[in-house]
Amino acid sequence: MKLITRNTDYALRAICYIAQQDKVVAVTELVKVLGVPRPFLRKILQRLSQKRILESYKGQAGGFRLKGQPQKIFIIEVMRVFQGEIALNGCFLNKHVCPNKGKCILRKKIKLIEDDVFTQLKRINIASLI
Amino acid sequence: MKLITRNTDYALRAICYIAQQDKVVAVTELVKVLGVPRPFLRKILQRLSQKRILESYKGQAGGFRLKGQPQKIFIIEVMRVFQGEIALNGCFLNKHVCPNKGKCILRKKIKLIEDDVFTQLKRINIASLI
DNA sequence: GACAAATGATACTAATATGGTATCATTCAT
DNA sequence: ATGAATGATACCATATTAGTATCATTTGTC
Repeated sequence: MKLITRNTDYALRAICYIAQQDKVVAVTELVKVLGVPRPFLRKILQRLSQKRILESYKGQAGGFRLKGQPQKIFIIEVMRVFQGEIALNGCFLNKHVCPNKGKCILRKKIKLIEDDVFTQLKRINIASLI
Repeated sequence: MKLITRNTDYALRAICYIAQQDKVVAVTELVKVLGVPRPFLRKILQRLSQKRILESYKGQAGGFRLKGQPQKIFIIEVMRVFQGEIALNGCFLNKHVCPNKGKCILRKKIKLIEDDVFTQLKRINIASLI
């Protein structure tokens, strides 16, 4: 059980690095710094620019730059890009009627934990990681 | 991202049901009640008895019974049986030196969240689910 | 304008974890 | 003895994640 996948992890590292540079950063540079496989990193960066977290510049001297301020980018946004809606919950017994109350109580308790996790994740922005 | 997998979920349901019965419960009965595929449930129950959460009785009129008291079985134990050590954390950049402090701060923050989740999970026992 | 260096788009493959099945051996109440 | 139960174990299926490959498009530089 991972809270953060590799995708997200790499994305966060890249964003942190880019945030610290005051220029457009090319993949080549990021690959050197992060040691992440180039094609994989490219894919990740592309998605980040599709999702408006990064800005991309094509052509020679192109690359990526942060779109907003580091204070305004929260890691939960990045997690959502690569991991979809974050849900620790989810009932497995869809087809059947719940056989005992145990499960529902369980769901309720898990939900409380989930809410806590959310609250904390929502507080962490890129600026706080640098 | 699931906090609880299907395995664990089924296991918890089964344990809750068994806890409420004052007898040895056979798989056949559990299958009827829970609607979980029989061979899969069997495997789950076997592991639970290997891990001393359930007691098993072979032969005719055999089945499973709770080994301890419902108050003393915590869901985190069951999670560990099927999901291994629970860790939301884990650095992905093992081979390389951490390129920036961002990642380490991230790990630290995730660790805090993880600790919270643990604390809450450790409080939930089977008795509280029934 | 040609060219090289960059990203965009997209399809494919590999690895891993989870979910689930199948089968035969062993035990034990009747 | 027999049949109904679990024990052990090997296998298969599916989904998710991780990663690769390839070609198209843009753009700065000569």
